[in-house]
Amino acid sequence: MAETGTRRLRADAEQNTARILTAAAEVLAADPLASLERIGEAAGLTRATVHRRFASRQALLEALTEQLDQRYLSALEQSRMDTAPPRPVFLRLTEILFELKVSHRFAMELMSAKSDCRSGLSPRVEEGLEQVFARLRSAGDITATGADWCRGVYLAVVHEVTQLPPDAPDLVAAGGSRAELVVRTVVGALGGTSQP
Amino acid sequence: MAETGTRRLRADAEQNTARILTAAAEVLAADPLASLERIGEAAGLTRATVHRRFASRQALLEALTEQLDQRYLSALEQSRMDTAPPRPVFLRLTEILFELKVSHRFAMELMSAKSDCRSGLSPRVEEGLEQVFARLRSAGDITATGADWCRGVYLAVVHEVTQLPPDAPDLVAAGGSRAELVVRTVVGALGGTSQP
DNA sequence: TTTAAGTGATACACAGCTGTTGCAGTTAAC
DNA sequence: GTTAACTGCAACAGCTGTGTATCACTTAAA
Repeated sequence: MAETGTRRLRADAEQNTARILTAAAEVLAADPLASLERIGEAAGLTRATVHRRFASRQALLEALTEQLDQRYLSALEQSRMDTAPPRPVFLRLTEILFELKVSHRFAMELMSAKSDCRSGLSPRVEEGLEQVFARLRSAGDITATGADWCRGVYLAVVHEVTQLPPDAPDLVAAGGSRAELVVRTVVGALGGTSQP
Repeated sequence: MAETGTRRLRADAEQNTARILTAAAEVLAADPLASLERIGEAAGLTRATVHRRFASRQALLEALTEQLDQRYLSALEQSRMDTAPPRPVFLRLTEILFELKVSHRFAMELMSAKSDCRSGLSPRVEEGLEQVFARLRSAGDITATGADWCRGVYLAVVHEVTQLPPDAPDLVAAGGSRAELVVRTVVGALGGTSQP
């Protein structure tokens, strides 16, 4: 949403918008209230440049959530929900999320006020997640029925697992795989058995 | 921590500090960045008065967390961990938390930066929680071993359940008891069975 | 190589929150 | 009933972050 009406951006400018988005994701994940100054610094640019690429802080946040949304969607597509059995799909989806190093929490915290849907995710992503849980339920992996509830528990567990140090005993017990720990925990939490 | 070195406060002043703390808990739960102006307004007082009772925003937050800590501790004591079997203890503890209408999340978010322990809770409360989970583990209710992991999942689930509307299907399925849903979910998440 | 686009640096206005002070009016405490 | 404490109101200074504008310099693009 940076600039889509006027002319084409110069190559370096476009590269800088990407830099800013990357830096913003990183910095805001650590501190959701970080100033544009710090974000620009992390991107190796000046605050003025940040303002040139994004009209306002608001605009930057929107672009960031849009990018996040795209990644969620791509993860949902890559996990091939329609063909594979649900639990491996769920695991694969979670693995992709961790590979993308997506830190969602800052979005949840800040976007909830102005976003129309309360999760901070786009309706399409919510819908995709809902399908995953619906398939898990059909397969008997979980018993929980509420879409909001399933999604909320899932995101919360992802967040907790992200906080975990690499040598945490429960993480080691899951073979060192954060995604595996997430799946076990969420499936258990939502009324299934933690054994596959 | 309001004023403990000088003289005794006048009755109305002391009452106002309590009002401020109550209002702060309520307002900050909804918006962790709310200004002292709004907090004072919610307490029916002026911002100046807020500053008279608490030297700084920092001091107010500290007093608030201390109060929160006291309530956690009292809940831990009331749940009689030593005598009763662990799962009812866990349920009772959670019930007390909900009765107290404690909204912990804002503390987690804001205190983590300056607090020495990463959970934002005092060491004594952390220790008490750890004991609860240790007893649950001994009784075979859960299999998870990490104290941080158990506590993190517990607080996250409590937060999620708090967000749930009263008519959420999964809440109804738990008999309408938020505490019951928390216990089922946490026990399941941490490697136990959701059936008592 | 020429040109237009982009950046860095700097300065400025503006808004919101914090913390402090002074004063007049009210209220608890003795 | 008197006194000391407390509050409301208002004003002030200070800080931080945002958003805008200008100018000289650098760089991609034709």
